Amino acid sequence: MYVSARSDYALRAMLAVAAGTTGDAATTGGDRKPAGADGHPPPGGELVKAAALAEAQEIPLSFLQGILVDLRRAGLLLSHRGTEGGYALARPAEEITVGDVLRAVGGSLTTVRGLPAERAGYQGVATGLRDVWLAVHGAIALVVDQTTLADLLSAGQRPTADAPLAGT
Amino acid sequence: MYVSARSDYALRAMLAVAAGTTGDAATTGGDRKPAGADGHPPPGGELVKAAALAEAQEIPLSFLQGILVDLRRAGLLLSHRGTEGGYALARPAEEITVGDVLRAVGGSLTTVRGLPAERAGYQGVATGLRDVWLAVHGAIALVVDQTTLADLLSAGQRPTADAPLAGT
DNA sequence: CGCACAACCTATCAAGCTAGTAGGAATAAC
DNA sequence: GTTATTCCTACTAGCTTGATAGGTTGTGCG
Repeated sequence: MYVSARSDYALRAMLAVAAGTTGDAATTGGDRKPAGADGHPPPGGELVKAAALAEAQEIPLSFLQGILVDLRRAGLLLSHRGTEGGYALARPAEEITVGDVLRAVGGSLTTVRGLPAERAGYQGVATGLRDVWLAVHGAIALVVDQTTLADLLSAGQRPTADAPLAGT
Repeated sequence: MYVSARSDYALRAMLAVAAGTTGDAATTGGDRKPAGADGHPPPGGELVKAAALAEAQEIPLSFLQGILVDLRRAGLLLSHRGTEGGYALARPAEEITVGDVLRAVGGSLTTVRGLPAERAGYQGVATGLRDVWLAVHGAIALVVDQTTLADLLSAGQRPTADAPLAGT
């Protein structure tokens, strides 16, 4: 039961993009974005630069760039190049779940020895193990597929009251 | 969400030890163990050799030996050297859970970037992530701490009917 | 057009897990 | 006591993941 650094970074980056900017800009108004008076606002919202994400969440910038490419190819992020470029959510934060992000960077949600949990191929006395992994997979999916980025953002503002705990 | 080969092998080895011998010896009676008429039966049951475990579950023998050392140090296995040596369960199969085995070889049950889920140290907009990992941890613990080796052995004989599914 | 900026891509390096090999230490049988 | 068998403990190669550096392509502005 191991969550890779890639998955953790991807979720933190997505949350930072959803929040807009540096990370604790909830109170500090500051300057928003120039947004060029030309007339092409980004479809998903405001554009956040990769360097800002790396600094806000303390993620190695070059490693983060590879993760952002995966998120864009999965259809979760929109990117824009150039001087005022950056990243924005492809969908509202209410419609992006934690499971979407995990699957975008990790392939399958749960893997056993590198393979998806469904195809394990046990034999002899270990036949029952497959059901255990499937049960674990279901329990994890129940949590991550029902938690959206918007949920996490609102939970972060409050003093951590209603954690989406399933059993204990 | 990644189950390492070490954890998978450890569970399969424990199941093979619990079953007694090669793996599908439920029907084939064959020769049991000589057990030397000297008068010291193994406390946990019958002794199974590491080579038999490796062949029955197709685990690299040398890699398996390192796993068996961990299981012995964790107090889950008893070992005996010599001509008729081998491994046996330190407790009945009904009192050993899947979680016990996973913790013996993997340290903590769930880790995020190598650290236990409890101490993650998020900041800014990612504060809510900690609750997600704790919820996942709880969901996994609910499954693996309530499934014993005896449950898996009896489930393997039946045609896979009552999987211990928690939610879906 | 030329310059600066930022996303994008490819190659390179370090670290941990997986896997295999060789030798030492303990136990039972002869 | 000798020998065979087995557990036990290093040490040594691939391989995947984490992390890094440099170069390329697209964009806005003067």
